[in-house]
Amino acid sequence: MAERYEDSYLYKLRHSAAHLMAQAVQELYPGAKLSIGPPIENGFYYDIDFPAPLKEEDLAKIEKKMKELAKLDMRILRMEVARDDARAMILDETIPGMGTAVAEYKLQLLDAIAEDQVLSFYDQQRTDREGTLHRFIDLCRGPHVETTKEIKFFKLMTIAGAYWRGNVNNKQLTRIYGTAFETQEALDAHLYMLEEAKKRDHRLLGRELGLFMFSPRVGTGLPLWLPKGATLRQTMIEFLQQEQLKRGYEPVVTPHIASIKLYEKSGHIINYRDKMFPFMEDEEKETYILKPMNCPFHIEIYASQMRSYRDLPVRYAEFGTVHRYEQSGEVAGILRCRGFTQDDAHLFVTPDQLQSEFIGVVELMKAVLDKLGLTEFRVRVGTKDPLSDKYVGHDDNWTAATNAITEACDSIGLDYEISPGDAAFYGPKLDLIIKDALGREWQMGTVQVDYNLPERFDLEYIGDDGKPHRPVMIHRAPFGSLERMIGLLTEQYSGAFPFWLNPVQIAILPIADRHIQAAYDIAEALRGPGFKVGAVPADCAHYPAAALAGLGDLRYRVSIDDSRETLGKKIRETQRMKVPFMLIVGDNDIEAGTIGVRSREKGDLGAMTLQAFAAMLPK
RNA sequence: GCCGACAUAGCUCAGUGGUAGAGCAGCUGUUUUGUAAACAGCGGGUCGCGGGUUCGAGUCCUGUUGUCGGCUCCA
Repeated sequence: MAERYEDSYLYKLRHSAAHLMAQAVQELYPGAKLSIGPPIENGFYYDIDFPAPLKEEDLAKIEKKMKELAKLDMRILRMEVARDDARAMILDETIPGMGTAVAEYKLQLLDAIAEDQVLSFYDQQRTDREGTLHRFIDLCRGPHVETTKEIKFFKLMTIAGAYWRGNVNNKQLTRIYGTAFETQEALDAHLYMLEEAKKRDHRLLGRELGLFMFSPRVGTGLPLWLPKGATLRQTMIEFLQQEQLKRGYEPVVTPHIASIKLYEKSGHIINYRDKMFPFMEDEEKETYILKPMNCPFHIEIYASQMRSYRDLPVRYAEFGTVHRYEQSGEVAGILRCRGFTQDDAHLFVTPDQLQSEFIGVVELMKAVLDKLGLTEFRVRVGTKDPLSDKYVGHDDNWTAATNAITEACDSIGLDYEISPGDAAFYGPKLDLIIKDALGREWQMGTVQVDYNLPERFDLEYIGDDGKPHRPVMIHRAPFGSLERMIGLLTEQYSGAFPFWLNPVQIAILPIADRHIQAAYDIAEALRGPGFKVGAVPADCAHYPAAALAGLGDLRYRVSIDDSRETLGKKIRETQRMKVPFMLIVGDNDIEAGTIGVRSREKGDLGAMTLQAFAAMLPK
């Protein structure tokens, strides 16, 4: 069994590197107040309250100081102390880096440690050749490496603001991120990996592959979808629509704006206002809202007529475009934008149907993940934070909804973790979390159980007892949003989308101008009528009709490279665009009724007939 | 929104106070090509935007917008 990272030498090394950095900071910036400095997945950080703002160029200076200190070969000693002694030590003016002036955060940390916990400090010190004492003591659980001499291969990465204890209302401290490794090779490999990850960034690939763009004239976080990106979207939409039709969903379409009355009723105005675009007013002073969610519209449709228990479950699906005014610092390409399209649906079910419908939704999500080839994800069940008042609805409903989710997961054997505070304001939810190229986690698909909106809108169905009952709602989006899912898929595949999804599936490469007509003949056979035909030179031979026979009605997405370039150049460009298959057409092929096939992954596959090629294409 | 960084041609970047450059892309011409970049020529920039310092600003200062890395928040 693999050693846990938390138990590894590397973890200790990084923790000690964080201490070493703190010591360097203390010596360089007297008055800097330390707070916390843990190891993290790929390194470490330390949050520090600096007396003056820190610039990124200061990192080199701190790094240099760290190297000097490391060489002093300070032994790192653990000492366990009583609470009163700990307080005294933190306030001890005679110890470098301690004393009342800089004790603010350490005292708070001390107070937060439970009474029965052992309190420990780590102490490292040495007097250098000039007779100067270098000493650093930090309240810390440990463990650490034995001596600072072990800390050799490290790098300070970046500087960031971080709120004390993660609370926006607290002071923002300066966080320095760094990383450390056991060898120079491992450090170099890590830095190289980061460079490689940047090449998979969906923003870079999105531009190179012509999927989407942004324009400052359009606005922050508002993507423009280019033909290839839009084609990719439509392919995904068509796939999911088919899956949903099989499962009894019905399409609905709703507007982009609505009267504020709708959102007052839903609770969004109170609970979601800071995420909404500025309101609009018409001449009669009616206020309109640009919709941040689709649910209230679907609720109105449900409520528009009497519902019998025999009509339920009702499943309304819409690829609904919503707009949310994300803070400027948090928009990130199409992974986090201000206008995006959810693959949304709302299920109105009887309490008895909740469990099976929930399971049905989770199974749909699994089918979607499978089709998209996504295997690395975790499942989070977001529940109510008992300390927060941002939620609507009764506790009884919250408990019932949360139980429905966990029981459904248990019954189909889905591993999940509970995450208090990650619920929607109207109910608990199950989220799929996936990492991007840079290792950041994103919430993708989601399923949410909701007793509260049906209550707010007084939704009903007539039961078999002839009396009105309250339905339960399930909000669900298997992709989450098209934008985020496409951004993530772009990074997962480095832009080399699987055949069924790639906006261009087959590129036809005529070798010389006189082969262009044959290329169009082949394109039409593979793609069907309607292909946009460019200029064709005179005296251009057709592809032999016999070689096109028997292909059937094919509907592949095909492009032709009729540029006046060499074949090598065309191949290079097509490969760069990550097209799964290239068909090369020249004199030999027109003569023999073949095509030269080249695959994105396997290279040159040699000459074959179109029929043979069509037979080898993925389903 | 907050902390930090960046912004020069369509793209990637060079240019450390003294006449704005390269490669790729584009256009034109020649070449008509068999599995990852043919050759030559040409065009292209209010150096993100506004103020300031200076004899002189892409370069220094300042404000602002956009983007990037974090924090907080989320699909």
